[in-house]
Parts: sequence; structure tokens; C-alpha cells
Amino acid sequence: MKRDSRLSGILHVLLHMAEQDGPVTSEMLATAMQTNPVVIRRIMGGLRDQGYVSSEKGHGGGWTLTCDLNAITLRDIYDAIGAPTLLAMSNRTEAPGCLVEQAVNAALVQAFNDAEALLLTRLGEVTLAQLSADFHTRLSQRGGKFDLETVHAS
Amino acid sequence: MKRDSRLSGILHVLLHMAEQDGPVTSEMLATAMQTNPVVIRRIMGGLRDQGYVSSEKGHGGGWTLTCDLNAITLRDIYDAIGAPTLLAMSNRTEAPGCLVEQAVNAALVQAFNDAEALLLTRLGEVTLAQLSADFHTRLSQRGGKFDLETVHAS
DNA sequence: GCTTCATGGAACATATCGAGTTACATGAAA
DNA sequence: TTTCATGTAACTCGATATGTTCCATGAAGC
Repeated sequence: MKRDSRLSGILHVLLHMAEQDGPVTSEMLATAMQTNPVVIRRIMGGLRDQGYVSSEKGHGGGWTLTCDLNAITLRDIYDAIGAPTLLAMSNRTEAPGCLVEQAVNAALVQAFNDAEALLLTRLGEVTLAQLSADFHTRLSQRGGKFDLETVHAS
Repeated sequence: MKRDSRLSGILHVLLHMAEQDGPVTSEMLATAMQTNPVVIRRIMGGLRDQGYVSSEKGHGGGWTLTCDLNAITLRDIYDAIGAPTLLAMSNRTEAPGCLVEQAVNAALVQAFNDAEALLLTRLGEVTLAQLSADFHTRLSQRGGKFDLETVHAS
């Protein structure tokens, strides 16, 4: 299975932005994330529409956080990127009239729904502020200084 | 996301096999599943290696169930097909040295693991015999007769 | 005004993987 | 020896996450 890492990536970006004073350009974020600026814009565009970040063109432009990290959960971000499929498995639906398929799918759907519900609940329990706090704990434990441009260099 | 329907498909096949007296050919199962015989063989090959089914070549050959449906859970079948990825999302690992990425992934991994564990537990709670019983309940409710060749026709 | 810098967005390329298909070999029964 | 069935390799196809190129738009600085 090809797996979606957008949620992980976007959280990474947002937390890096939280460490910056002014706007951050797609270029800087792309360097940090080791990807392409266009990929960053694509991801951020959805968040801007939800009001979580804003963008400015031209000199001194870039991306800025416009939300309270305490008020945003991972679930909110998940929803903001379009609530992509959580589970890698699905039911066959080639023969919906087949009673065997109905019995199989009924059992699987129940298990799948339970797992999805739990995952969404867990995501709703964690705020971006908590992630940021966790990051700062790790930072002070390691003792080094933080620099967006070089922290990903290795 | 492209989603994997192998588990659903193989359960469908096994329950159809349970309704047959003698061996069932890949051809018959493929017709029932509206797919290709080779796809059936590919799926069944893994199960044969696990001892859940056996195969015979030549005239009168085909696939036969060699396990007690009461003793096999959906979890067992899941394991037999190679325990494919359950979740459609993954963590970025492009910058494992980045403390931000570590904080993000730690939070996501916990949520993901909880959901996966619950799903596997649920799958382990359902036996193939229960699915078969559910099918027969549905069959008697509908009142029609069951025929492998025609039940998928519509 | 002109240049530079930045986002915005379309279009295209690439890599992966489930799924389907074709072709041929192996082996068992009639 | 003919027929039927599995066993397996190799190929195509489609979907999609991801990456890339190109140009338009607009804001800041000169």
C-alpha cells in the first residue's frame, strides 16, 4: 500500500512555523521538509481556506499562523486536509446482492468503523500546543539550539 | 488512497467454498467473484501455505477447505495474507533527526497504534463460522435458494 | 516604472502498487 | 493422449501520492 503522509508533513510544517517570528516562505519550508515549494503551497492552500494560516505575496511575504495552537487538535488538521481515508483496507462491492458479501462486509465494516472512530478520537485529544510543548521538551533535553535552515541538514 | 480489498475478497471466497461439497475450481470462484482465475490462485496460494486450504490438479481438482471454520478468525486470515498495512496514513521519515518530526511522529504513532490494535482485536473476535452463520441467517430471511454460479449474476 | 520576490495554479512527469491479463509449464484423471 | 486444473512468470492497466516545470498575479523595494 502506498501510504499518505500529508498529515505528518503538515504538522511538521505548522510546528516549524510556530518557531518563527515573521512569515515563512514556501522555499524555506520546502528546504526544511526536503521537498518542493509547490508541494508546500498545495498543502498550505487548504489550511488557508480553513483560516488556520494566511499568505502574503512579495517581499517579506510568506506563510503565517493565524490560529491559537491550544485550540487546534490533530483532528482539526486532519479535517482541514480533506479527511482522507484512514484505513488501507476496504470492502469489495462487486456483488452487493450476494448474501455472502453482505455478511462479510457487515463484519468488516463494524471492525473498521470502531478503529476509525478510535483513531479520530485520539487525534482530537492532542492539540498542536501539546506537540509544540513536546518539541520544546526534546529540545531542552538535547540542549542544542534550534535553526530552521540547518536542523534538517544531516 | 488506493485501498486493499484482499481481506474482503478472500473471506468472500472462503465462505463460498464452505457452501460447496467437493473441490471448487479457480474458474468457478473467479466467476463468482467477478475476477480472474489467476487472481484467485494468487490469493489462495498463500492460504494453502498456511494450511487453511488444499489444492488438487486435474479432473475433479480445485480448492478445498481444510480447516475448522470455528477455529479460524478474521485475524488469522489477515495474518495469512501477509498482514498488509491497515492504516492509510504513515509518518514522514525524511528528517528523523529533526526534533519537530520526532514530536509529531510520537503523537501520531500512539494514535495509529491504538487504532491498529483495536482493529486487530476486533478481527480476532470474529470466526469464519460466525460469518457463515450470519450468511445463513440472511439466506433464510430472504428465503431464496443459493447457487454459486448464479447468485452473483445480477 | 522596473526589478525582485513571493504566492497561485495549471499541466505534466514519476513511482508505487493493487488488480487484471496472457502465456506456458506441470501434473492428475479420463 | 487428451482434457482439465493448478503454478508461476511476465506484462498491462489504473489510481494516486509526490515531484517538477512553467507562467500568471501581485506586493515591496529601488
